[in-house]
This record gives sequence, C-alpha cells and structure tokens, in this order.
Amino acid sequence: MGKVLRGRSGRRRGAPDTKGEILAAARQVFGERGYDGASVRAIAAAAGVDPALVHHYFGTKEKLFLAAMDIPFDPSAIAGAIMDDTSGAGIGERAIRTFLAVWGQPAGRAPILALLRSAMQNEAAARLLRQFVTRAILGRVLSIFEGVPNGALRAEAMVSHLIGLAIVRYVVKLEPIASVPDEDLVRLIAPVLQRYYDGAFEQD
Amino acid sequence: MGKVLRGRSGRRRGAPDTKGEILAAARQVFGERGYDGASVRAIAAAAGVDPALVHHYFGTKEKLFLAAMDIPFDPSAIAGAIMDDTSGAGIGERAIRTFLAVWGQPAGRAPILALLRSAMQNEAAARLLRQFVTRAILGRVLSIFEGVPNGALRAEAMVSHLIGLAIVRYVVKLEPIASVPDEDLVRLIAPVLQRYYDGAFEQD
DNA sequence: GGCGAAATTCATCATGTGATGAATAATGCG
DNA sequence: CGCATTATTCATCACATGATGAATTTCGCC
Repeated sequence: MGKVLRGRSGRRRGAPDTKGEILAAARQVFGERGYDGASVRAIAAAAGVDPALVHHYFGTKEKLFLAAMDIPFDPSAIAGAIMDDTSGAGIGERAIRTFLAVWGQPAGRAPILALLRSAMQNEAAARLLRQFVTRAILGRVLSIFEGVPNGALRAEAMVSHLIGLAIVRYVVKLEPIASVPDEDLVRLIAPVLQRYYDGAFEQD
Repeated sequence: MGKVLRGRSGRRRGAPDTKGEILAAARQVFGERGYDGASVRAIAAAAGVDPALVHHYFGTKEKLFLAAMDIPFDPSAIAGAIMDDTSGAGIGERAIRTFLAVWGQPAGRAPILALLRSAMQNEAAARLLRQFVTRAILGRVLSIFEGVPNGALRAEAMVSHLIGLAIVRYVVKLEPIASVPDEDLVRLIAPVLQRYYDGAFEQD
C-alpha cells in the first residue's frame, strides 16, 4: 500500500483555490442545514480540508457565514428581471418567473435557503434575512409599488407568498406542488400575485 | 441561611402535573428554537425540573417531540371554522381568519411553529410537517376543492401563502406586515386567496 | 404503620462542537 | 540558493449535548 492520500501535513502543491472551495462548501452545507445545524467540521469535510483551515481563513464560524452569504446571487440579474417593465402590469408573472429561475437551480437557491433556514433557528440570522429582503428585494420592487396605496404591505404580501412557496416546494416537498412543472405554477400563481397590485386600485 | 429551595432529591409533595408541565415547556422551547436547537436541558429548565426527569417520562428527545406535537391544537375548532360553509364562496376570508385566530395567540402557534422550525433543519421533522399539513389541513380543506380542477394544487398554493405569511409575520418579523392589524390583513389577503378558488372556473 | 412503587435529583459517560497553537510542507521573493 | 511567508494538518481544550443508572424522597395501598 502506497502512502496515504490525504492526511499529509503542510502546504499542498499547485495553487488550488481552497478558500473558494471552502466558501462553496459552506454555501451548500449552510443551505442544507442552516447556520446552527452546519458544523465547521462538516463544511471542512465537504471542502476536503482540515477544520482548522476554515478558521485560518475565516477566523470564526459567523464570519464564514457572512462571507458565504455575501454576493448571494447576482443582484442585477434579479432586479433586472423584475424591473423589466416599471409598470405594474404583469408584475405577478414577472415575480413568479424570476422566483422560479433563481430557485430552479441548486446554486441559485443555496444561499437564500441558507439564510431562510438559519433565520428559523437564529435571531441574528433572522435579522440578516430581514435586511436582505428589505434591501435586495423590496428596495427594488418597491419602486413599482411607489404611490400605490399600502404599497409596502402589498409588496411584502407578495414576497411572503413566494417564501411560503419556496418552503412548501423546496423544503417540505409537499406533493403535488413540489413536482408540478414551472409553467403550470406560473399559470396558477401569476394572476393571484398580480391581484396584490391590481387590488390597490379597486373600490373598497 | 435557610435551606436551598430547589435541588433537593426525591419526590416532591403534592400531586403536581409535572409531565404536563414538561410537555408545555417542550412545546414552547421547540416552538422557539426548533427540534435541533431545543436542548433537553433547556426544556427541563423551562419546566423547572431536572433533565433526567424528561428522559424518565419520555425516554428520548424524539419521543418527547412527538408527544409535544400530538394534539397540537383542537382539530375540530379549526376544521369547523374553515368548513363552516362547504361552498367555495368566502373560503379566502375564512382561511385567513382561521389562520390569524390560531397564530394570534402564542399557545396556538407554538406547536405549529415548532413543527415548521424543525422541518427547516431536520428531514424527519419535514416528513412530519408534510403529513401534518396533508392530514390535518389539506385532508379537511380538500373537500371544498373536491371536483375543482387542480383542486389539490390550488389548496396547497393557498396553504403555501399562509405558511409564508406565518414566517414573515411571526418569525422574520418584517415590517410593516408584522405589525399590521388583523383586520387589515383580512382585507388585503382574503380576496387574493379567494382567487385560488375562483380562478379554477375562469376561461384559460 | 410498613412497604413497594413512583417521582425526582445527582453523578457520570461518550460524543460532537467551535476554537487555538504548534508543527510541517510548499511557495515565491531576494 | 536561502528564507520569510503562506497553506495545511495535528493535537488538544473547554464546553454542551443526549443518555443512563444509582440514590433519595414521597405517595398510596394493605
């Protein structure tokens, strides 16, 4: 039997982007188990690296989390899709389409899932999610709801539906909603979301 | 100084419903931190009891959780409120009203919050929540959606919105939706939910 | 009133956690 | 080449966790 493959001390050869691999592993594991549930050891294992190296690069688990949550996804892409049209017409469909595009691929949903899962177990993470939703989502969408009566409330109601959808479809995996094709969801949900915009202008 | 108040070994006097107190504490702590986050020690402390007593009564943490999730709330009360009328008319308003009634008081939301939080960190709990939603909610509401095209899907879409609302309002506490009066929420959300029923009969 | 059963706590174990510091190996600048 | 710097692992700490078994105190039946 030759030498043991892993376990040799000291620097490795070449110039592997170890820090990046740790970050990627962190996003995945945080996404699967949330902040408290993800152990530094598990993240290190997923990155194929000694746990101490994680601390060497990021100092503390919390800093690693913050680093992993940074640049969660391309903000301009999302904002762009939603803001394609600054009028309220079709905002329901644009919202659900953007949502499905981001959550459809694991890489896209990992950071938000991590934030969401963590927010359920950790007040600090809840604060983080709050400010993320406020800044990254509402801050942009709100311009559409600007001048709309109860605009903020209506926008948040839309967001709350999408968060619930994320949980039911991607976490709890309730059938049939977990397996239904994207297009069916768009047809089902878009007009309902749209009502949060249109409803503002109806008589009471 | 007199004797120490707590810490004396052996059976206590009187006939305190200790088992019930542990269950209540379990519901609260599980509700606050989820399954993984709630330690047996924390639950015991909340019940004013030694951790070993928890194991004495319930054997294992998992069994305690199952016991705490049992009879989470009066099923007939909820089903009754939703089923008041077996027609689809007004189902949107009845759904949000029932939701607010249950989640409005801590005792009502604790068990479901516990299930929800735990489902985000624990696959086993996710399975539990899935079957709870299926049996306790959908199983009853579905009779209204019986014969409705895509009835199950529409019912689940409604539920997903309410779950998202629960998270945004009671966990993440996003403002203004976290503080808005119940009646305002009813006015805002009821007609939107209603659309999941009415929409089934519109032309495509 | 005595005695078995139940209720309650204490002491303890094995395990997993985040974190730290020292040791080893490769890199790259001079 | 030589040597400081960086990347990497190992050994270890202090602490929290779920769980178990023995010891202590009260209850309730006969």
